[in-house]
Amino acid sequence: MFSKELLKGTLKTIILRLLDEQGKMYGYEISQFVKNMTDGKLELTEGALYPTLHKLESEGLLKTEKVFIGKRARKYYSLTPAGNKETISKIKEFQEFAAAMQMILFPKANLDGRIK
Amino acid sequence: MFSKELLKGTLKTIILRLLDEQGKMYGYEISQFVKNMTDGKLELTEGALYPTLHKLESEGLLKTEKVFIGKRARKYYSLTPAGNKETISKIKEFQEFAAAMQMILFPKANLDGRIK
DNA sequence: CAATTATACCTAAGAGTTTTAGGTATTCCA
DNA sequence: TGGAATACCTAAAACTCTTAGGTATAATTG
Repeated sequence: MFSKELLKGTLKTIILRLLDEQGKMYGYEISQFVKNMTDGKLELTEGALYPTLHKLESEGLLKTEKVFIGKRARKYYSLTPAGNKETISKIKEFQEFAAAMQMILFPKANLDGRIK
Repeated sequence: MFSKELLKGTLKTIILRLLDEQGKMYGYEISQFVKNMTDGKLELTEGALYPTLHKLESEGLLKTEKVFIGKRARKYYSLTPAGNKETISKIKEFQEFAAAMQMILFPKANLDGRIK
């Protein structure tokens, strides 16, 4: 797995986008989903994930719903209308960032029309 | 300009790649270069840039050469052989990261073959 | 069936990177 | 001549994430 430094700043974007796609998810599910989807290349640590979920909720971007599976609680998160808006803006932001990085890292590719 | 959160972790990669491309550059030049190349979307703050240059030098990835323009000093940085290696690895790392992010943010694009 | 693994939540201290907010000095230009 | 641009630098604070715990239930496996 590559250095996690790069992950910084993308956690919120990832969470918002996944909830946008999947409708609702719980914390543990999100962490497993990302791990599986990227073949273990990208792992969200719980120490970062849970506090971020709480923060997004307190900011009004997420709402929660508690579900019990037997005696074990799951906390499902889903987007609020404000969360929907924020998702769009975060994704756009990431796209612009990625484009800027490509411009810096591969300047020639942007001149002669080569893809990648 | 977009939030700088995303920039975290990419500073070293940017510096190494620019020196790889341009041969040698000085700190102020790097900051202006990035700003111009990205139409101001991406700005490296000096408070982050200079300490990072010093760190890369102390790690043996960069070497310096002082040049005086009149009485004003410029400190040119360039890659050492170790810096060359590190550049390759950092770029690869970023590419993998960007690919993983695309997979998460745009899963359908990766299934039906659409580009972007 | 006891022990390990997986599920599922959480927090606090510390590490690491960047921003903010300064500082110094030279050169150019209006 | 005074402000903007050039060119370097640092220290404190802010912010995000990792590390390293903690609790508890359910499933698996030897």
